[in-house]
Amino acid sequence: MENTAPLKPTETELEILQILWQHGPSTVRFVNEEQSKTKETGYTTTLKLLQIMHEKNLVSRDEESRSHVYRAAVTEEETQQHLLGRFLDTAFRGSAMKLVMQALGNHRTTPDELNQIRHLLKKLEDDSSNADS
Amino acid sequence: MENTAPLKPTETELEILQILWQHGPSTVRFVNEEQSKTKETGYTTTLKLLQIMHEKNLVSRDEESRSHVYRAAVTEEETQQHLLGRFLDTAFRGSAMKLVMQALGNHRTTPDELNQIRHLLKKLEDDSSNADS
DNA sequence: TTCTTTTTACGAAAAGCTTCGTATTATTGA
DNA sequence: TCAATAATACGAAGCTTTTCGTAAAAAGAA
Repeated sequence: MENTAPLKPTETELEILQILWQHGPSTVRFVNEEQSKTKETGYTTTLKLLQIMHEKNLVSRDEESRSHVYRAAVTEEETQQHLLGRFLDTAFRGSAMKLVMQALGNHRTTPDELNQIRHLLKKLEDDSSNADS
Repeated sequence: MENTAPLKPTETELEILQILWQHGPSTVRFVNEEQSKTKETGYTTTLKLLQIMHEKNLVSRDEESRSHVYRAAVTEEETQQHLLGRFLDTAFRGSAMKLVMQALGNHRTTPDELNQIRHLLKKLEDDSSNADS
């Protein structure tokens, strides 16, 4: 076996994963068009990236039809979780608190979202009160 | 003028900034020793990095004494804020909510910290109720 | 079939980041 | 003064990531 994905996508790889997560399995053509919406990108550039990501097991592909169809091989959540961990360490020296405070303080959050967070807080509190059960 | 810092430190530059933020103005020697605690690093490697960072205006330096003393030219908060913004976009497609939820959900947070966040939430709520004043 | 278009494969250039070797300059102390 | 030590400056090698050119294969249209 040499199967497990590295789960440490580069910036550009992440952009592509976002497209796949958002739109589901896609052809190179489609991914390239999406990419080009934000930044002029050559077709073979996108192709190459997807091929590399395939080698790394970040995506899988269906070669049935002529135009291969690529799909994310890692989930958005697990990737975010992993990136978040790294980011927390490098940028916030591990303090989830500081990160949360800054994120809440400096980015528009709707009242509804604040409520969701409030619920989560309550849940966390409940969990911790009957900790080692 | 061509003065303003780029504020987009690389991974290694960020490590060095962390050391400067944590310990204040430091010599190359000191920074190198700190760095070496986590990862064997050549002296000239650290030196070169600091010189590059100086050119980029990420750090300033005092050349009075023989051993130059470097100090961070950007604050920890503004840098974190900037990095957070980027990270939010690339990893969480802009949803501060999702990021906060994941950060709270997956990293041990003490009851006291939860309280602090609760206070912040209350403050945010108050602010939004008398919005455009 | 034959020409055109679309796609994949692949190698290598381009760009950015990190590391290191070497030269030079300054400092110290015997 | 002179050797040994410690610092800076600088270029370039080594890596990783990204971009692109070109060739070959496949599909479709005339």
